[in-house]
Amino acid sequence: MHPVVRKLSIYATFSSEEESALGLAFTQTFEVGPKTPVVFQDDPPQTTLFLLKGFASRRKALSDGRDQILAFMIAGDACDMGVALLEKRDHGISTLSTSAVFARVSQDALRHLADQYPKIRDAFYWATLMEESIGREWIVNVGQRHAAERMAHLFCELYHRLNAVGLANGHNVEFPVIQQDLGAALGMSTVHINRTLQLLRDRGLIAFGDHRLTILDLPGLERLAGFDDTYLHIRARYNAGHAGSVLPRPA
Amino acid sequence: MHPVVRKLSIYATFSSEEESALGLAFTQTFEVGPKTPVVFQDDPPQTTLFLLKGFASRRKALSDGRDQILAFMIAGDACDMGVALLEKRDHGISTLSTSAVFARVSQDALRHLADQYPKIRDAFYWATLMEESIGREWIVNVGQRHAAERMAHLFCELYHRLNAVGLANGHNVEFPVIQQDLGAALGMSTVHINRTLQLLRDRGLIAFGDHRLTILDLPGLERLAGFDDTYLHIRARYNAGHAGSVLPRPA
DNA sequence: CGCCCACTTGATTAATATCAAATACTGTGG
DNA sequence: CCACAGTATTTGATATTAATCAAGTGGGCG
Repeated sequence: MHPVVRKLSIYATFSSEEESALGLAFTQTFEVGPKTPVVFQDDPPQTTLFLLKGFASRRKALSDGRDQILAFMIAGDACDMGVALLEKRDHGISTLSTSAVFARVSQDALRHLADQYPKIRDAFYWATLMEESIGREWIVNVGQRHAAERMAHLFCELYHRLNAVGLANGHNVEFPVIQQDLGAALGMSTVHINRTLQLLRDRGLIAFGDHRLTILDLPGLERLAGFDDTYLHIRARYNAGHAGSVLPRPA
Repeated sequence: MHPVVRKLSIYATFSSEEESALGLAFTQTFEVGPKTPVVFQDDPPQTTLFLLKGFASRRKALSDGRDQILAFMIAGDACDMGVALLEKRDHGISTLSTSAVFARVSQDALRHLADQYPKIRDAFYWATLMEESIGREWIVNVGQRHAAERMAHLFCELYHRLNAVGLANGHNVEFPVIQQDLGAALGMSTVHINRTLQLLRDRGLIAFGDHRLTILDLPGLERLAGFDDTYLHIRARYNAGHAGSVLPRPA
């Protein structure tokens, strides 16, 4: 199944017509090497990127070199839904330590999809809501949780997200993130990341390395993190009688 | 001018017809006392709240009592645009130490507004993009900046947002936030908030207290915070030939 | 007056950053 | 296949930041 369909299927069940319409929209693809910023400046703002394969990070750099990862993106995620309305990008997107494949979709194609298939429109909207919700949880994470909880929480999130789109191989997931990236995501120094990783490993909760993450004790990890998957809205499901988007759409 | 119109006018200039249509939508109002959670459970999900007067906070509590403020809302802000599509709320909204006035708007009224006035639809969408952008900056704030920078950055943000909707009285703004709230917003203990406040005061950057914040040295505060107002998108402006929302809308 | 709440202060402790160096690991050219 | 360069990881020692604990001040108000 196409990664975008698989992702949106968390929310809604699509007809084969809808599925193929979605699949057709994501034909113009390109690959980006490891640790490479995905450049936007040249792109017309009428274009939106979707990540089809691999991983990417949304990030914001401060002028003095510090930088913060704002989100990890996995296959099926949209990269910049919405930014087109704003005149200036306020953050960037880069691949992690492996290469990734993106699709470029024109504004027109998206609009066409949404006009023809309200369910798809709602699914896109659901996806942005989910992303916002994850962002809120990240604020809680860096604001309130200490090192081990924070890292455990990130791992739980990633595992559940990947699992929801069928990218978890048992409790083992691809996760091409180096310790420096973890630091940038969790707001911790690399040294402290290293020591916290050891703590989680010593407790038999995870194995991490070689671009992979293995959850050895999911309940234990979730307990440590205080993890509650409500915010991922993975169980939200479209149904015919649903109230629909708040951002109003035509009847 | 109606607070919602004033807020959306940052983005677009409205005709008097559009203005009155907006004004008419926000007639069902109610007041909420200080430090009160704005209860949603009873509300049908077809309803959306707008903050018309005063301040509010979006917040998420952990089971052990820690809680994190995710955003401050000011007059004109929408409270839960979008949450209706999800089956479960993942956070709450409360007033701060003063009371606030909200308007309840039905899903139908919003849809009607947007159908009839595409500019209003885009403006709503712009507002949610702005909110997301602010959320991203909060992640950077708690993740990367240390105490004084972090607090200074929050004050800069609030000042610019309030100023943009005409709620800054010179460099003096209403800000009914007690030190405990600052701690919950910035992820710091109350004691440390107190000491950091003293530092900013001693440097002659701000005055804070009695539900008000005065910026005594804006350039100095912005320099300390490393503040760059791009992310507020306060200068984004609608114009006829604009590409429009990425979330597709009817032609 | 006396209580509650916010704020303030001081002392101590805990968490995390920083600095510096050593040890793996990876891919490359010879 | 090896040597090497460049990264990534690990470790130890120390410094700094912020949390915690505990106690006091001060104002508003029944």
